[in-house]
Amino acid sequence: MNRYFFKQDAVTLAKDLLGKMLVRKVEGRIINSLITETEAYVGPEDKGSHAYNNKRTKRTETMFKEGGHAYIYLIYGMYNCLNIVCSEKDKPEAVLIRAVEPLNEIEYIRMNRKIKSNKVEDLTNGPGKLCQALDIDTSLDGIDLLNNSVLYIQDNLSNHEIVASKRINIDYAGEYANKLWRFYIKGNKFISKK
DNA sequence: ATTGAGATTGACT
DNA sequence: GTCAATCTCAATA
Repeated sequence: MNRYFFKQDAVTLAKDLLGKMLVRKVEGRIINSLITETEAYVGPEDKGSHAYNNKRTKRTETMFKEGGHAYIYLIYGMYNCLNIVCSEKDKPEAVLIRAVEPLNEIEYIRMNRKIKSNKVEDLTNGPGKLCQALDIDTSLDGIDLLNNSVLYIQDNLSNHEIVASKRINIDYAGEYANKLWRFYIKGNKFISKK
């Protein structure tokens, strides 16, 4: 992918990222997965966003980077979430990756996840789950997806229908809690919630 | 210095 | 359906 792709607005990019390949290299392995579910956080006016009102903190500073960087943060003290920063520098927009469909290295992923369920979709159908599965944590926060070899996005041909729905777990966001800014691939098993 | 809550998850009743 | 786990950081004092 090129820089222009990531400089789109968050809602457009959230839809365009569906079906794209997320590549993670770790411990000599190359793990390929398809992005199946995303959420858009659109900017300073979005009460659901960490950067609401242009709030700049040590954590949110990454959201103000130019499109194409990774914004990774720790939530609830135990899970990491992966976002793709988009738009221009100093415009805090990002797309949260909520679910992926792993294509290889399933046993490595299963080992990382340490869960009882043997349903393959339980391995990566949630933002915290996929970070644990792919060994993604805050040490990768702020990296440029266009200029490193351990985490990046590859173009991929995909025929799919997109479903739009309300974002998850942002009840505090007032009228922004009802925006249809969550997108997923219709019919895919790797979805966090129906 | 202390407190509170979070873009979640898995285990449990 | 309920709920605790666990930690960073912002808001308050």
